[in-house]
Amino acid sequence: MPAAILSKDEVLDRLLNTFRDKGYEGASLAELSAATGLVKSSLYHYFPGGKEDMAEQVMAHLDRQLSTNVYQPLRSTQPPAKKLGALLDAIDAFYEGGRKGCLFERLCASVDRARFRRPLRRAFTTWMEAVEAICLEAGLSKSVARARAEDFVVRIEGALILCEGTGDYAVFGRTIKDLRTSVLAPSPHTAR
Amino acid sequence: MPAAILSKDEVLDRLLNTFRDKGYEGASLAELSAATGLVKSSLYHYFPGGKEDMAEQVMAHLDRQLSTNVYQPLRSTQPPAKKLGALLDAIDAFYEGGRKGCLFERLCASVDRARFRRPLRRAFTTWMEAVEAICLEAGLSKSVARARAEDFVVRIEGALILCEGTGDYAVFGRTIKDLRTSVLAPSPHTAR
DNA sequence: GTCTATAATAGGATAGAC
DNA sequence: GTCTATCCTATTATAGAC
Repeated sequence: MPAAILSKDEVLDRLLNTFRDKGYEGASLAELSAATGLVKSSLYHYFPGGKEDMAEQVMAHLDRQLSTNVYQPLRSTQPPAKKLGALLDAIDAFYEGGRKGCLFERLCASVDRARFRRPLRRAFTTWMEAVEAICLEAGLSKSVARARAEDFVVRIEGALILCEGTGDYAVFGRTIKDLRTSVLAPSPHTAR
Repeated sequence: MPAAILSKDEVLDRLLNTFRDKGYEGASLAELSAATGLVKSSLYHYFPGGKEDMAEQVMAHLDRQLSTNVYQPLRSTQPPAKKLGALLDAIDAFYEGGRKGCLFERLCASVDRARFRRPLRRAFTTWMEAVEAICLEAGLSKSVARARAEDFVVRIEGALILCEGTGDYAVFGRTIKDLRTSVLAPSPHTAR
């Protein structure tokens, strides 16, 4: 098989997809190799530390992608409601309506979760800070904004679990839909 | 090593703990063996189908435990608010305030999730039906009760993920606390 | 930077004695 | 029902040619 020559970013994209699909321990080097079109020893060229190294670099890669494509655009001067909508759209697209898994969740659930704690913490914090900032812009108090941001991430992650377990992907859609209106609602607010 | 002789239920408890801690692919037969004090071939006596069989029987075991200790007591004549409180207490205890993982989540995240779909669906459905029943008793409409029940499970699962990923177990406590008041609130309701 | 080849180990699973 | 011993394959990882 004449190996396609991929850029590092493309390799990282393929690895990201494989980890999201199979999980950390579930993704074998054979599968990661097949996904990238690189034989195992070629993978070790990019990732001398093996699978752990791959996971770490993939997290950093995703962090860069999210920063550029999702978080930076939220620094615009649009009204908070528009930003929230854009964020939820991006999330819905990234998880394909609940059909694709979350890298962070896979690593949280892995045996080696302690090794990934620092970047995981960073990833979740960045995510929550983005939501919190929108809430603050919308005039919510600091404490409410924090609580809403945490709940936001909690619900996205939880919805993804339920989708995978039950095969009922509508759960994700309902969660997204609810977040669209509940996140920026005045506090105390009306819901459901 | 003079093997301790455990009852089947005790064996299932140990396996449950190991799967919750390590995940499905993360739990090797060697670890499952160590956790039960049974050598591999003894495990195959109880579980001819190997690891998959173990996971299935452990799910059935947990289903029985939950049915007896959690769901049946909810069929009492206590007021719904009391039942909700009892359910949340049981959940908080079972997950040790976010420090212990969820078997269902581990299996949802496993490569073989499709194999476990039926029992997973059943487990989540049973859980949601219990919450829904409480909501209905409290006078909420069918549609609101359903939505609240789904959101309940979504948030518990999501909170567990965040706890594991960040090491910040307070997330679980905050989620439980919020659910105590929000689940049975009249619709449209006041929150945060 | 990609490959072939190979090593070393861990993983799941089975046979058969007691 | 539990054990010892063994098997086979998959998995991770490395050496070294091109």
